[in-house]
Amino acid sequence: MGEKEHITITQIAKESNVSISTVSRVLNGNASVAPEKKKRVEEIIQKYNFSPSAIARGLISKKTKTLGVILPDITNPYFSSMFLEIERFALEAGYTILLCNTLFGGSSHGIRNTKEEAYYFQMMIDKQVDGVMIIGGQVDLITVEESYKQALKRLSEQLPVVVIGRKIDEIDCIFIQQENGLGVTTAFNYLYMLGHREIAFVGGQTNVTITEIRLNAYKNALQALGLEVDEQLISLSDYYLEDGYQAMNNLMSRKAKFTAFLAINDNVALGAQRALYDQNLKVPDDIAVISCDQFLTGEYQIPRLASINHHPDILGRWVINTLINSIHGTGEPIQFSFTPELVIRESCGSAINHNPMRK
Amino acid sequence: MGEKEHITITQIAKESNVSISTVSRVLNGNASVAPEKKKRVEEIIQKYNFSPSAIARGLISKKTKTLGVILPDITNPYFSSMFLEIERFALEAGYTILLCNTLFGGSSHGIRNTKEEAYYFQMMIDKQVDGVMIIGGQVDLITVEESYKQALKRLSEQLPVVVIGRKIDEIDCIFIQQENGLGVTTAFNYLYMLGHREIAFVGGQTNVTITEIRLNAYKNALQALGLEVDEQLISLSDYYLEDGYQAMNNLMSRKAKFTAFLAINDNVALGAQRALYDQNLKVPDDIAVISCDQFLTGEYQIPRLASINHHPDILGRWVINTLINSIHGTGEPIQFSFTPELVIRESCGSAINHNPMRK
DNA sequence: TTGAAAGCGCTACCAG
DNA sequence: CTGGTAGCGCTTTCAA
Repeated sequence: MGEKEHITITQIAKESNVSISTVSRVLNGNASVAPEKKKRVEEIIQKYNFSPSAIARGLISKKTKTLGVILPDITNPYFSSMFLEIERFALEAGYTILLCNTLFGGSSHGIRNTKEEAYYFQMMIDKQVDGVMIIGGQVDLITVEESYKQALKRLSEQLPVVVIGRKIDEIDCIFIQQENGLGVTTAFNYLYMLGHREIAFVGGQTNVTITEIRLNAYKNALQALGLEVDEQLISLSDYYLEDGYQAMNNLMSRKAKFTAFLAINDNVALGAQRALYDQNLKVPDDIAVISCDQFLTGEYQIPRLASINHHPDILGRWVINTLINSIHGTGEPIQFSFTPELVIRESCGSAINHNPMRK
Repeated sequence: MGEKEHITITQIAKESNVSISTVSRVLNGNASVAPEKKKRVEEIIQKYNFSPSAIARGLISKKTKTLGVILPDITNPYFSSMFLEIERFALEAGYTILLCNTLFGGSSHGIRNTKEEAYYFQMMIDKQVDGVMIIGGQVDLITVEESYKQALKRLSEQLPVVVIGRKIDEIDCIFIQQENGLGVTTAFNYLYMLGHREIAFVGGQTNVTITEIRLNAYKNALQALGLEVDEQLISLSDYYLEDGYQAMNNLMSRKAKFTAFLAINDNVALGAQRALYDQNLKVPDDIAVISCDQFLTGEYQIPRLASINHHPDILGRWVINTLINSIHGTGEPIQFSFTPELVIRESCGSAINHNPMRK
């Protein structure tokens, strides 16, 4: 299996009767080389299908043309669609991506992270990537461990780092905050406009920035409309299907009264809807739902799932561009801001007439 | 951003008052070093948080402790769950993963591959990964372009390569065939047992191995039961949600008669179901469905989606283990075989009584 | 047990 | 325009 010896520049030089330097020149095409020599060398290169070792180059240039992405779980559609964009743009700029799943907080697979995130940080340093993108994980917690901060600090002292997550002071990374609660506000108001007054909030882990931001937006929206915050209508859990299922069951077991709910994301919405259905409650006729974070399948669910599109693909593009700019030392990081888009679909029902029992 | 100079072994040596060699020895812990020297060096290493350059090491050892994964599209749950397992096991064995999405055949995002797969192969060679896993892509086509074969051949001459896909002769990779049609046969027979006689087949691209294998299994199952193959009941397309939607619409527009269908995977099942629903046909009461390739959400769909679990995670584990063994020259590749598991859920309905109109 | 030195494959600088 | 040479950070002989 592949034990053929690796061709090197030296052998190309020998066979072409030129010096190593000359081969290097035609390889890089920056300095001028006599046409016929150039041609000869190129032929030999062709013949052996030679391609210079990125390792050796990296040793000199200190550039590996490789970027690291560290995220919790690529099976999560939010991350995978972001990743896809990241990789596309990286490729365009000539970079390859080293991907690490930390499985941080990964309740979905029953498997847990065996390594600290710091382990992955070190890995990136060792492999000498040109920059790192950190997408969620512990950085998204409200309270971050000191050891994590230290590790992140160390990483950012060695390499350009872009983080999607909460800003941590005194660490020299570029932080991109992906969420401002605006989407939730919009969704809430839409449900309100349809006539809903008892609106629950379902899913999301406590102590996670994104949960807290969305939850706050929900509470603020209530208060802005002069409604009370009813803790009975809030059922947190986590971000996956089973979490939505469970959270909704909890909500129901409290005998809480509600005619609609916001779900932290599509997974949770789906799971929660399933729990409702198992109790013979139908969406949207009995209960309406809008998901706060759209995945890819909403358009084809039954009922079609209303949601907020946070454009993870655009965010991905933003992240990779920011990182590459930062590597090239081009320009200042610009604050990312975009408008989450409310996508109205069947699951939020229409006003009143769907369900005459609603007041 | 991160412009701190990189500590090298030389500086550690200097500051510890020992030679580079000695530092190298304590780093690798293989040769013996005087205890007090060792301690001193270790302290300095600690102090600077020094970690040796994987690049420089790679240049000598010819090992990068990095593996490549080339797959079409990580947003596809089948690939992402496989990838997750691959990465977990790679990590355990000390490897990092370079991930490339070729977007081969990627109808889902409206974006197409801008690079040939051969481009990614070359990338892997340049980056000197220790081995490559190729998961689907052009290798899954019935007819593979000559240029692709050449590229794959070249790759496999340089590195250990494990391919999940159809065996191509005279190429020195390890090929793992993931599909034998057994799952489809089982699913078909189950539908038959429930009383269905007009069973359609929906989704999957023609010219793709997996489609053909499943389609053949379907046809064989029909014939084994003495039923005719009715081409009107076969509606191929692709593997995504919109493809299922479209394929089902095509099927219906033909006025084809059927009481159940097999979908090439969960995406297609979902899309097709949505198309049925849009015509006021309900699953499973009007039409039953089993998906031939389970994703992660089936348990929470409405109705819960019956499917065949092909255990992509186990396959992933298999692939990575095979590759690592091959790198270490340990043992022969073993033929992978496992039993796809029929997961019976609501969408296939129960026998007869659900729908009395069925004969 | 230790240090000096060669060299991995390549780039970059220098002199010619 | 070209070849020789130093050296990137590390491992690995080889002597001492």
